Amino acid sequence: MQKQLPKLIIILGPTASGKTELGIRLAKKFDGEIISADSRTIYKEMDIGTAKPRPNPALFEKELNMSGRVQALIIQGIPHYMIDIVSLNQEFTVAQFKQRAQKIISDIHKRKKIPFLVGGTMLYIQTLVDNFTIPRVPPDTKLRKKLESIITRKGLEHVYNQLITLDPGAKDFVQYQNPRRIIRALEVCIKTKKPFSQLRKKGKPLFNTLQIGIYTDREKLYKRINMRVDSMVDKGLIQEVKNLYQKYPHNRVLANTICYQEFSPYLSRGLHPRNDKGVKNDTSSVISQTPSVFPRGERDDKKGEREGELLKTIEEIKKNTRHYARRQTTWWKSDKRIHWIQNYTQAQKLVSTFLR
RNA sequence: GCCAGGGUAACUCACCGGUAGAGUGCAACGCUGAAAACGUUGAGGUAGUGGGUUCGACUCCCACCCCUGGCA
Repeated sequence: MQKQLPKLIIILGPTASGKTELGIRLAKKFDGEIISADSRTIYKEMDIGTAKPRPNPALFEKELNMSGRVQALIIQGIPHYMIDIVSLNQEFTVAQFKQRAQKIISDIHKRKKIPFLVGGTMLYIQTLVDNFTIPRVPPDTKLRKKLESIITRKGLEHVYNQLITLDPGAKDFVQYQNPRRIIRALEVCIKTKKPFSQLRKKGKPLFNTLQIGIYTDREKLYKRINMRVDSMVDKGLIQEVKNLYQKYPHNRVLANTICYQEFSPYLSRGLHPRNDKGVKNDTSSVISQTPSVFPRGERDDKKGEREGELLKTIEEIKKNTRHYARRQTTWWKSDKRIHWIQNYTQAQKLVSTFLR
């Protein structure tokens, strides 16, 4: 009975593989609208470093409101959802993503358009494809901190054993060395008084999905990644990063996002030339006093030194992006449902047969 | 040419008379309210070359080759 389910087309692929472009092209061709599945372009403030698609002001594109509630960006004439929806100081989770995306998709269906889910955040995509029934336990910061402190006092093993006592089934998917997974699993067990392993289920499929993966060989992809990072710097990445550290000191998302996290030591070192050990925690307050990335009037040797630092930081970004791309590939490798394509024509054929 | 230091895994280096380690890199893998997050695993070296001492040398000695710095 799969055929009676509403259709959802998914465009996925490693970072810098050309998802955005392909998505827009297909959406134009098939009268579609785009839902972004990207855990970082969700945030309003991060633009350059996330390679976020932007409306073109020259074309007078702008935001529009759908049914008074759901917001979309119009980019090249195509509505894009789930971009710029929260601010860096707000919390956002997979569960929220799933809920909102489902609503948007059904709204698109109502208007007889084709929804295209485009993105690279593996969990966000899979949660919709496999209809994960995520246990209804929102993150409890207090509890998490408490568990963290128990870990530092009594060791990981202690907490892990506690989890296995409450939920022996957790052994199958929680590694004993992984504090974050242990904490989450315990959180669910404690709050629901049920084993996490039994709540963590897949529901019946919500959609009839076509998953299209963009295949790029590793070497080419790495080249593209390197080039894209360089072009981000040209577009003003450093200024963007600096502004954000100023506005949101000690922000968790910034500290965990490629292109932003790597600058922390670089920026703090800038103000304390005598202190080689960039103190990560002090970055924010320090940066607020930094007039610019390359203050004028610095002696040439010092300036050269800082340029060296910058180059190192950029290399670090490229490296982390490559690793990320690799993890993405690993995640999707075993999923036989994904159709891997190498060009637009192949994708277009897949879509038209699917929609027939 | 002379003096000094050095040549060990792809890179940076550690060890040192009993046939080699680390970090980084590279590769593989896991994941259900932080996921660009958070974790796990693996493959790589006939120790510059040749000789000597020794039961035994990457480790000590000699020669040669190469690199770095200083002096000419």
